[in-house]
Amino acid sequence: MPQQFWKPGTDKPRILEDEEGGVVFFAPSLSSASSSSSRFGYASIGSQRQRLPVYKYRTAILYLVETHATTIIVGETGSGKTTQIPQYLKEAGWADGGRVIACTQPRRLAVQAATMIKFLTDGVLLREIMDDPLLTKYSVIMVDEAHERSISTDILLGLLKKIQRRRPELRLIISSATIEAKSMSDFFQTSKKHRGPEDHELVPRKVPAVLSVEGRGFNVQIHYVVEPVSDYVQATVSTVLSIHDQEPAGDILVFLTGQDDIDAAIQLLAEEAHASRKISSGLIVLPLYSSLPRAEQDLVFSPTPRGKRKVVISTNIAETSLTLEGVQFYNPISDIENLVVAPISKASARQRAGRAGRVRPGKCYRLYTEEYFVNEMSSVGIPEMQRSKLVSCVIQLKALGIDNILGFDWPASPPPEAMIRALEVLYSLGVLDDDAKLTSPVGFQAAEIPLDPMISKMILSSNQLGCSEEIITIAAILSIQSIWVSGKGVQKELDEAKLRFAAAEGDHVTFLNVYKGFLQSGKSSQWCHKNYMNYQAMKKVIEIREQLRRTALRLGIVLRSCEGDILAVRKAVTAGFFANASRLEAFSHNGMYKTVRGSQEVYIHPSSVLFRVNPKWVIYHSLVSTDRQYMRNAMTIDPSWLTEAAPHFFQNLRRPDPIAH
DNA sequence: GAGCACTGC
Repeated sequence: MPQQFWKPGTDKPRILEDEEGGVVFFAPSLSSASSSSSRFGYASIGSQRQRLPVYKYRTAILYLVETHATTIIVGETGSGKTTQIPQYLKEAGWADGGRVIACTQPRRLAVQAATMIKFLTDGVLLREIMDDPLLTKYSVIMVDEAHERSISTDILLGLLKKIQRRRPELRLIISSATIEAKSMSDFFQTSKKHRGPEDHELVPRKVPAVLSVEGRGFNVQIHYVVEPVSDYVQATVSTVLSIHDQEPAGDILVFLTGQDDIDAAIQLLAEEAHASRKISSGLIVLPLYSSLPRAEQDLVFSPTPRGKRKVVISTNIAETSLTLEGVQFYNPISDIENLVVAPISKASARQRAGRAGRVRPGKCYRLYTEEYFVNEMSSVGIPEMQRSKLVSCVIQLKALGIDNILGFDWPASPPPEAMIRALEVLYSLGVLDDDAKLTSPVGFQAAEIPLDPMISKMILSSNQLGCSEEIITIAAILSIQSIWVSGKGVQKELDEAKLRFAAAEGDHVTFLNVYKGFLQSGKSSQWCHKNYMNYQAMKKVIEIREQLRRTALRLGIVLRSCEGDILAVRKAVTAGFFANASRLEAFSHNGMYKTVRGSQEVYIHPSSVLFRVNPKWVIYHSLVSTDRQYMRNAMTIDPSWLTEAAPHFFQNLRRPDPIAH
């Protein structure tokens, strides 16, 4: 048994047992916090740590972790739980004897490592399960931000529940927002079989404990509009101006759907502020979205000069990915799903409101009615598992030896159709065999590559075709958002820059030209600037490429350049993406294509070098749905390559007839 | 003539 923090005979923290399902709540009291610090000799630890809200729950957390297999910590961000709880566990002995405490996050984080405490992403821990199925080196695993419900988090939760049955000494801490706590608790509570001896004093209780930890957040006053607004960009601008006119100092954070709305709002704000001279000065308006160049993004972090008010108009990037300390007012609208504007969830609205109360009390202006919030908005967002492609998820579970994927104990079951679709894709790629088992070697190799299986297949095929260096470059570029700077204002220049690199074969080959140019420039940021390329993105490409190179070497792929034999490159791309083929409709005047697989109406995306070129046959990397279905990143092919790459796949389709044109 | 955000040995 691990060395224990709480011992019988010492004071128990004040715990209130809940009658329903044994969920435990803790009533915080300052006296218990101060006594615990002196009792265990941590009084000398910097008072900064003690000032964090989570500090007064230290004893309770350690007690619950010791006595429960799973502890669910409920609390909004800002409590200090991410950095502090692993420290408390370490101090209490959970990292003794060579054991390690893990803390996972859905995204990469700033805090990277501490002795015997490992901060990592959910995805990386999943990969570790492949080598060490029971995660034996860990004594405690804390899954942070579990309420975000990314696919990786959900798989991880399902697997951890399984691992726990085999390792009763393993402790889990699930950190979640209030709204998800009940479902997390239910998930870990139901154990279909293997009910251990509950009463044995050395065995932790199976029923999860739920501990509510207050954040450092200040009160945020919520305002709703009385009547629904018809033009939310206009309403946004009016609200910002009236806040500026009537409220005391404090910055404003506005959430809008995307770059278009943000640019429109900024322009309108400038016009209206100018028109009313009284308030034309004093506003610093800044956009914020991911494709914005880094230097411009960083502007939002610069301190607001005295007498000024900063207005940050953002996408949902400001909801989870970064924190703006000075924000006091905020204004939420809508989120995007499948790039269609849709209402956000209540949970998301709360998260956004919380952004206004980080350093002092704030106000939140919701540009929808309270009635709409209460009755129309769903309480939580749909977990990614239930709305996304599952190919990567399926291949990972297969690699972990979990064959009955539909029967897996998920926190949220994925839709069976999506699962079946994923199985079909993997089968057609030759990653799964007739029995839905990973094939050897392709399936096992593809599972080792941390990318979409179609990309993995492309990389594996490049080995035989002798163009692995080129394909790895393409894979790296396809896995980032965009290598170009974001348009608007420089559209013409951007288009011209693209033409300098454009290849008749399409975007994939264009990427190779760009990468070559970047290398020849000595990876110069000035060169990027001159060519309307995003330097940060190119640096990221180099990084990912290096990682893929190492993976490829480990898989025994010979790194070789095809020295300009573009045919080999195109065939390798086809080997991975044959299922994404489409054909230009005969006599189409508007560039309409039909997909080979589903006869779906699609168009080449305007960002593609093949836009308006409209070659007869293309394969695309992905489809994006806005007003039309657009093919992003398209490449010309010879249709005979399709049947060559995947004869069985095209045999079963109704008259794909690729040869006939 | 389009453009929400993440991640992955």
